[in-house]
Amino acid sequence: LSDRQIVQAAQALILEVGVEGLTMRRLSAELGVALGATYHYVPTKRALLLLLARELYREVVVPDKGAWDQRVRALMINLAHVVGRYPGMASFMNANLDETTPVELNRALIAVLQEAGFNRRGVNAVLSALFFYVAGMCSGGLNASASKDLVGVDVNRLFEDGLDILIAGARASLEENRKYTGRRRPG
Amino acid sequence: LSDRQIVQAAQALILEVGVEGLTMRRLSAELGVALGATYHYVPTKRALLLLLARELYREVVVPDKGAWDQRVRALMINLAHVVGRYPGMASFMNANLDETTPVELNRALIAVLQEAGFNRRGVNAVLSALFFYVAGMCSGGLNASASKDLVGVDVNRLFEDGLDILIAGARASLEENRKYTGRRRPG
DNA sequence: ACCTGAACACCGTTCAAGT
DNA sequence: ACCTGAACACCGTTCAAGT
Repeated sequence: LSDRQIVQAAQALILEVGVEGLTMRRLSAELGVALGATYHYVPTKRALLLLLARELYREVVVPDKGAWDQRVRALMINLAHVVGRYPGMASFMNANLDETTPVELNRALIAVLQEAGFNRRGVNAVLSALFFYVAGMCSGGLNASASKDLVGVDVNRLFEDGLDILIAGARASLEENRKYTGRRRPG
Repeated sequence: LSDRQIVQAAQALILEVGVEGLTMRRLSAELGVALGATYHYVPTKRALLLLLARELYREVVVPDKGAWDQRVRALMINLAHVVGRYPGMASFMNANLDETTPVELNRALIAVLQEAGFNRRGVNAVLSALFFYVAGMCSGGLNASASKDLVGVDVNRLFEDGLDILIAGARASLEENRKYTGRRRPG
């Protein structure tokens, strides 16, 4: 029994029954081991989920070519697909943002946005808008059968449309809004 | 013992200990009643939370004056404040979007966006972007002590900045993106 | 060190029994 | 009809006891 086995079994279990259905007992059963054994490797269920989250983020591809908006777009779509595969994971990550922030992805995006011309305030605003949008979409939207007002809508297209609007906003702010670019003037 | 009493007690409890800490037993204790009595009025904990969510949405003020972007902005900020008061509520609503969609607010926003010139695809895109952004922000961001990269940031300003960028994107799409406005051309 | 399995303190939900 | 409280089937977590 090893850390890697536990992570793998937990991932398989989440794919089957979601984070909601993942249970320390079920996980132990899946591993063919007593409950206490699992706790010998993982201090807590929460810690296990945090570990899985970090593992997931490492799967996300960070593009290094193309214009800043295309890079941002590609990264967020990839992120959504990676996280969206595991039902309930986005909800968990969203509710535990403090310990779940993808430091590496963040750094990469910050660099791209700074290079594009955003100041610190702009970077923070665009970043939070992007992450919260993707998090929200993954938690509730991408797997939902779609609400009544959205019947017959392709959820994937909807996701990309929203993302495009968000990025268009970033582009527009870069051109016309001093608050988010260059230096702020006093007063 | 009445429905209203239960809703009120549940709200008070959530303000104190969050949705996570809201328990059918604690709720019954707060009401000074046995566990079974609560279940006589509320079929399930989930149903109770759905009821609370609908109750919350009724508090949101729908502005009826001003430009479309200002109206959208005001409504979403108001929504965030109403929902953000109750810790864990946004997470629940986000994870249960199907039964939790604020039909009235949706209708109001759809009308505003249509009047502004968006077609159905555009309305859906803007709407989902707005709701998911606000949901994400309420679930994870507004109450969080802020992540490492965002230290010293005013969360309220961050929220409004992101919202402004999103709305700027909607404005830009309205002017320059055929996909979201007017009629689509074939091919 | 690694593993077992009983035990503890909780849950949500149900239900016979009382008034 | 309204309410009680025990009971059921689960949780996460702990821990003495075994090897």
